[in-house]
Amino acid sequence: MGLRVYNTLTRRVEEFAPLEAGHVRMYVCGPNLYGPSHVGHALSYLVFDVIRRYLEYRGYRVTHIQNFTDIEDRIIETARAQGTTIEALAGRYADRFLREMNALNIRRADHYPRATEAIPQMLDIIRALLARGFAYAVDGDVFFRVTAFPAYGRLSGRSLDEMQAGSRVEVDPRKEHPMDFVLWKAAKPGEPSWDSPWGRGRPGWHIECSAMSLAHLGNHLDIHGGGQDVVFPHHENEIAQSEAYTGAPPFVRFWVHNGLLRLTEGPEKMTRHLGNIVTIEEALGRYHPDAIRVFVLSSHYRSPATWSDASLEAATRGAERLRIAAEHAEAVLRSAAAGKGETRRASGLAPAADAARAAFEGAMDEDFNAPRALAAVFDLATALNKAADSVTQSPETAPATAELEAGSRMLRGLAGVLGLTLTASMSPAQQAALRRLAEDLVREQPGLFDPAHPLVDRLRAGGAGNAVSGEELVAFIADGRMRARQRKDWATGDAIRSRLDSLGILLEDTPTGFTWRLR
RNA sequence: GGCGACGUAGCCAAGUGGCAAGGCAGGGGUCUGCAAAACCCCCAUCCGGCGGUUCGAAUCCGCCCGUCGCCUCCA
Repeated sequence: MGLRVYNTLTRRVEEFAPLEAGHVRMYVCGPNLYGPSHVGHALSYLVFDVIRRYLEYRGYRVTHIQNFTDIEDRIIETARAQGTTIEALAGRYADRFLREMNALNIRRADHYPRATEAIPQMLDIIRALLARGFAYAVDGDVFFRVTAFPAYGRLSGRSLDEMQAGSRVEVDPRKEHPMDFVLWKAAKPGEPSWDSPWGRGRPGWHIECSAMSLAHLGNHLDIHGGGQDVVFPHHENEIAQSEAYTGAPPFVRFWVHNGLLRLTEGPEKMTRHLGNIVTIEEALGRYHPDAIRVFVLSSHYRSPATWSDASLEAATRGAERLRIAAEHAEAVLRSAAAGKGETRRASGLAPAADAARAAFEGAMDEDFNAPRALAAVFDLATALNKAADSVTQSPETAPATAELEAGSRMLRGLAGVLGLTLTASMSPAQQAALRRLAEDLVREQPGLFDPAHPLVDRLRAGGAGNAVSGEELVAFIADGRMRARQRKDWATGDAIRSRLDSLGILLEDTPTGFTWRLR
């Protein structure tokens, strides 16, 4: 059974196969660089990141192109309002965008072409469209003639007649048809502009994506993605321009659109225009990237989702559960107990891991059903926890070491296809606070620590600096705490645990010692 | 007004006509000095409402109620 993908163009789930065997050409609408991106954008990029990761998991080579819109009305307005240039403004937000993509563990596209670097290709397309009667020039503006393109409206499922009836904006009287759209805009005084056969001007709103996708991916893309809100007019216009230009339909074989995100407060979709946004920066300040991802993957990519603290907190707990399962199994593997598992009979973990992989692939094959795939990962986490527990608690059903290892690898592997890191890292602030705590403890309760430990003197002198890792510090402190607990000095032990907890470090006692993790 | 989605447990949410995944929260238990985590058990005779088709419907059809998207820049 192969991969099936919903195609907006046909409104059906279809068998997926790229035009060129083994190679998927994918273009995803990127950011307009006039301001910060919000979590609605993040949702879209996360969705296509997972699609890309799964395609690669299935063995496809993926060429992933994402555009940067760096010339557009609001960029001009914003740059003017801030007293800067469009280059500086767009550059600043492009850098920020890439940093945020990294933080969200979204893999880099192969290339991020910028609109202003594709002006020559745009001019080529516009010239060709004029020559073939698909466009007309008026006073330095160039319009696309929708009546010359019979398939216009097919993607969004509307006819030109319907669209005229519903038209709510005043129509430029120079247009032949109300739905004709601008390919090239004559320059206004003080605006950035480029030379063209029709005078100085700048590109219209839709031409950049046609120019850049055709330039980087050729005349036929396998997948073109974006939010459902850009189906019309943006993608409809892209089809018209591109196919009229190449004369070789289809421009795109699979149109893939994600559902939109809204905020709990006020039911409308999140959009920079309405101002009801949570920026990616704010989201990352509050939630772990894995939590944001679990939230996004918890509902199907074509359904609308609602951003709420309750949902994000639930996702945080879910992401933690997966991370703990992986870390727990790995801790057991590192401990002495696992070594004895070599010859034990099969525990049921291996079949559970196989079942999880099969369920995962079955789900993702069916139009990237990530919620179901995620459910398979959760089931595997449960099986893995059970197996890891049995190593110390009921050895008669414990898995062999190799089996436990394969199980935890499978968990990380499948989670990784969804882009989950299953890691938590200590922030520099946490690390500094941890060092202060260690210094305080060495001074307050020297008896807790082994005087021979190399850290003791350095901490007492306050000179441990940054050379000591957070992991070493936690191990050092936890070791001191263990000494107190061995003396049944529960009060001291609990106090240290609670001080670590307030730094976001959770100590957990186990029959064989302790484990710790970041909250 | 036109076109298109969606309404499933306290919350989020999957569900391809054949006895309702998963996560969070909650209750009980095991483990434990305590805590945490983990594990086990429980938690929708029911899928917005009313009809219809069918041996059988959350899944198909009709009507109604409600919510949202697009029709304008928008992931």
